[in-house]
Amino acid sequence: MAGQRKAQNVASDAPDLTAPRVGRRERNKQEKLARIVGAARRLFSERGFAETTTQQIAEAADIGTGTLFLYARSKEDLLVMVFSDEMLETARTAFASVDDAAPLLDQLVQVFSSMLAYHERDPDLARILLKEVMFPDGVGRAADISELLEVIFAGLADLVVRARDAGRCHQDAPPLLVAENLFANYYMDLLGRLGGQTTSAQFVSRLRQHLAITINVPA
Amino acid sequence: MAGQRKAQNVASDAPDLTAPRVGRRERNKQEKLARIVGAARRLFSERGFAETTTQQIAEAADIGTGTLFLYARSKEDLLVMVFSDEMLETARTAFASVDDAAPLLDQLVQVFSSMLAYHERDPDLARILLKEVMFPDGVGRAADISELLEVIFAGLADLVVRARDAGRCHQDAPPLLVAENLFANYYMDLLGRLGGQTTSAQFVSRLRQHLAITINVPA
DNA sequence: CTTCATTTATGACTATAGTCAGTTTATAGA
DNA sequence: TCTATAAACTGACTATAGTCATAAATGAAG
Repeated sequence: MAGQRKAQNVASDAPDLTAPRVGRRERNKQEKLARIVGAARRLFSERGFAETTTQQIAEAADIGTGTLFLYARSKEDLLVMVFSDEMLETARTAFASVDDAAPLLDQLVQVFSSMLAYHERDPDLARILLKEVMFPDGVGRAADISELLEVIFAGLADLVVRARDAGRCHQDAPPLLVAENLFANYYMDLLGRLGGQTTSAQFVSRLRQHLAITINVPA
Repeated sequence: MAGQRKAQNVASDAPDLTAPRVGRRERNKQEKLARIVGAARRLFSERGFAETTTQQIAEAADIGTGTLFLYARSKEDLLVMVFSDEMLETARTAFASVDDAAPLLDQLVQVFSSMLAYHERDPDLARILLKEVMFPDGVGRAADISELLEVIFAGLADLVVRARDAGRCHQDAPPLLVAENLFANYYMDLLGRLGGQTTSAQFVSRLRQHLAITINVPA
């Protein structure tokens, strides 16, 4: 009967800083998810969305083809999973770096231009992303997306309120509705830009005019 | 000089009412196209877009599966081919039946409500249609779509100009830019409605408020 | 350590959009 | 009419997203 069981000390498992609650199972899942997202990001960026197959992603992530769909409902889901964090961060940064003293119209153009800059790094991918953001098929994606939209709407509404408080804005409609109106215009102008119908300069020019109409100031 | 060239008379082939220029080939093509569009309309309406296969459409139109793609680049193209005429007609009718004496805001809400009514007959189909209208993949679809958008923009701009001339509008920005702004708001509100995030009444209420901001009047 | 239930992984498989090499059909010219 | 050329048609085929029955891994309880 093997006498020495010292190595099996029961008490030694408690004080784990990094993952006190999670077992191997959870750790494996997280790691696999990370590998999947990493592989998808790399392949989508390198080859494009249509040119990347789910098989390739699965292989790059070193998992079976069926496993991929335990982590993402669809190929499009994967795209949103990969880039929604970046978009959210881009939006937050854009709002954080606004010049407080500038006219509202300039602030808005600045914010939206920052967002455009992000999308222009890969217009094709951005187009598909925009499509998925506004046309979420499953309910699962709604979470990521609504967080993004809420951040944008809240940021815009905040800019409007602050401009109004400082007497720099004469648009007295409810701020959230104004924010939605502004975003609708940004979205359409962005679509025109990513569709290749306008240049970057034309985008800014048109956007500025559209936003000016909404906040009721001269362009 | 007018000798008898009777039999070989050049003019004798001209008076064909239905198809003076077209041979059997062209007629066959037109007929086939009509069968395809008819079959697609029926199947898409009856079973939905995703539930209809291109094979079923080909079979219903009594053509080979490959032939279908000589007439439409893709399944999505087919959807646009089927419904773009109806959408155009809906838009034209909506503008034609506007009450000339009503306030601009009411006119706009009336026009957009008519368009919503069309889409509400089949929200699922409408969603996919909207997606294809704003995200045309091939260049071929651009023709149908840009005609639709031009009609809408022109109609909106016209309403704005007439209201302005009658002293009923104090939005003095370029009419086309105002039209684009108005449409952007309609589009986003429509998306919310078709996505099931608002009721029909909420759609109208929100739309009215968004449009009011753009044309700078009280809601 | 040994069940045993539950969660997770897998790849062969299915369904279907879209392609293409080969065939048929229409038209123009002799 | 017959023939040659071009246009249109076809369905077997390919590529790939997503499913599902089966298998492996995990952890809890004895």
